[in-house]
Amino acid sequence: MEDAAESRVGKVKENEKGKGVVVLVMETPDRSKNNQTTTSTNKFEDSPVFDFLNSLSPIEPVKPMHITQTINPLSFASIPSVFTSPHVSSLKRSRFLRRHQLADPSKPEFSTDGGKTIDANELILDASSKSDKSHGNLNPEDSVDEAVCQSSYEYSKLDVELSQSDVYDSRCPHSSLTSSYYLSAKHSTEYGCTSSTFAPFIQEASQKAFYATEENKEGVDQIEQDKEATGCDWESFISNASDILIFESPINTESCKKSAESGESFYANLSNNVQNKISFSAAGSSEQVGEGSGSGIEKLSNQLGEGSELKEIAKTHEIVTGSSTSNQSENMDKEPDSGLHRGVRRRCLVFEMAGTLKKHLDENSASDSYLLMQSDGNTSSGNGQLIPTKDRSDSSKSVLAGIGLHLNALATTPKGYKFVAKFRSPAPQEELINNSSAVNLLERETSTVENGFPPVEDDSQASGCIVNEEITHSSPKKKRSKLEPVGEGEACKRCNCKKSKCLKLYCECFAAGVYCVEPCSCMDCFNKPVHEDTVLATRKQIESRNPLAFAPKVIRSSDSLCETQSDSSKTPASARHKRGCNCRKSGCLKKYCECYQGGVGCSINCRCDGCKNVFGRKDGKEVELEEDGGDITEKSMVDRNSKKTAIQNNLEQNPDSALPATPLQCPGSSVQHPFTSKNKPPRSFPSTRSSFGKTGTFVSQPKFDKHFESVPEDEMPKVGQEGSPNSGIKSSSPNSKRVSSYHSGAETSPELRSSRKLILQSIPSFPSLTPKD
DNA sequence: GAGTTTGAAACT
DNA sequence: CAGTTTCAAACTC
Repeated sequence: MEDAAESRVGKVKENEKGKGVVVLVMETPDRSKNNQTTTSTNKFEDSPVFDFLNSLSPIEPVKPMHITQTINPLSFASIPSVFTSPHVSSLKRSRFLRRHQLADPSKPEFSTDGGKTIDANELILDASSKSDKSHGNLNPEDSVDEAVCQSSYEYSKLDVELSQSDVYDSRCPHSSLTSSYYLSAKHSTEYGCTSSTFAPFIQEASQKAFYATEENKEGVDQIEQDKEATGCDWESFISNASDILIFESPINTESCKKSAESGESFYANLSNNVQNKISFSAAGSSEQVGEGSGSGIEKLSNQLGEGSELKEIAKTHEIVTGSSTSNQSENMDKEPDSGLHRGVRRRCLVFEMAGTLKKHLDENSASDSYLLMQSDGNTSSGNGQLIPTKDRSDSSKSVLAGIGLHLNALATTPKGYKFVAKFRSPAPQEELINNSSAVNLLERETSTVENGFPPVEDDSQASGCIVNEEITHSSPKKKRSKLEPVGEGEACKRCNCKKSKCLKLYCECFAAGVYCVEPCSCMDCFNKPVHEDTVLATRKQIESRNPLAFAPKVIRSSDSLCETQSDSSKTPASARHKRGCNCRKSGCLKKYCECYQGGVGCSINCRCDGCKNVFGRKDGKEVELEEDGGDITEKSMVDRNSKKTAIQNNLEQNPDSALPATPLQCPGSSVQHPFTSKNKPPRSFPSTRSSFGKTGTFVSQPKFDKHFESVPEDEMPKVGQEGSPNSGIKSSSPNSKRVSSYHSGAETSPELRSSRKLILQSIPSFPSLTPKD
């Protein structure tokens, strides 16, 4: 361990300039808060490097501004921003997944991976905030070429391995996160792994760190404890990971390492900044690093040949910084490799692209989007997912569609992620992809809100849609996934619209922020990429009427956050339908009832008659359904019983749907309900597994199912919770409809307060978090 | 698969 | 804001 640490330091020194970045990441400023970082950092502190860093830039607390900018609601036309948070969570997970994406050169910067995406956002922020301090921090000089090459090469492999990362999870849940964090910061650089590769880890790590700091004040301590408890040493884990990377990377030269470091550090910084989790503080320094890295990256990219992901990164960076170069985009086009990765990314890319492009690069975006599309290649066309990507030309336009998806995705991702860990063997990538896509989307969303595609309710949706295709490629599962209906939906809800042209909320696809795809049986459908403009315009229109129109219908309150971990015991009961239902005949016991469908209890917002919602009656008692837990009021008890019954019924009807297993639990995630967003249990699930969905495009569902089945409540990602956009919603909703009032008022408070926080929290759900036992 | 029921969305 | 209409999903047969 120590040796490794030293070596790290040594490297850092070597890289002093750009490398500093890495250090920064690790070091995060706020020691008081982040014990973790602090502890880990201590080693470094003594090192000259540390001093160097300090000298570089004044360490200032990172301002929320960054985040704000990125996610800033203001930027978003409507509430969506609020919702983004949940996505974020998804992002975390996605990061792991991202690796694949990274691999794809085709993807344009952001689109590529969640990690990158995030990075891009961050970059943007940084760029804006910083003046230009050190472009040259990174030393492009260092055999960038090699680094680049490696990076590209590695990525492909990394993807695979990363997918395997599940292993980590299995080993030590918490530790994995932390470990990843460290890796990203420290090891990654040393090993010379590409920044992109680590980015995901870094992000997650940062997230974890965040959690640790925020929730677990004892961050580091916990980690160590975890280590002990699980017997897993995160450091070792890291080292292992690094090893893997090393293996993978055929070319490990120091030079490469250096270059890689710069890149990595860059990403790391970004991720950190974005999330804020790590209170970096030294915004300036980090920024500098970022810039430096970016510049370095660009150079590298130039040097590099085609297919290097670095290029992509560089692009993103440029875009952010505004130094964009058309050339890069061109290069991107050339990039041939990693067909697989591309496939995976596709959708995500599109979304991301759209988002990022819109905001940051119009120019580049065109090219980028183009690339993305290509990457998707075949699939893209069919899938259609979400976002209308316009093409290159209008990347900006295309944009956002994805947002809705993102949101949805977020919710799902976590689950998916987990699932992967458990099941991973077969098609880890797929899941990863899903997650990543979701994450990316989220990230993008925050930034892109404009698009208008608001977050989707279902987690499933987003993730599902996006992912599917890829999945299919990768493994049999994929196939299944495709076949399967998508379960969730996000991907495709398989609407049957006949008169609405799929441009109204009646259309589930449209409502979910996704494009209609093959599986859909709609007529005269305008909800397709081809009609992107129309779709976006319509969305705006609808949003103007009701900003929350595309927001998740089910909101989770802060409580739900259970997540954080350990407390699985608490169950979130707080999830509620944002507007409440108006059921009169169904007794809120059928899917006609949105509350029921969402797996949440009715609330005061509901105007239902004869409410018998098993998840909680509007009358009262909130019933915290939580099965787990705890306190159950009389009512709740009653509900429970009824609930069980209901669940059973559902099962009968929809055997496939796992709902029953965890109906309440996390109905939440923002969205997730037992039934999956739409779950259409009957529809999707059943078919999902066995046969397949028409389109085959979406995969996500299956995963979910599994997730539900396999994952215990505790484990369930709480992501959804964070989703609770409600809070935001409430305030925002101009219509003043009942919308989220309910929740927001009562439960939300904490979450709402800081979107950031929410996001972070949500993210965590990683498998790792849950101790394996 | 067709028809009915239901409640959200949209409209007035 | 309330009432009505439209719409498509959910459900039933």
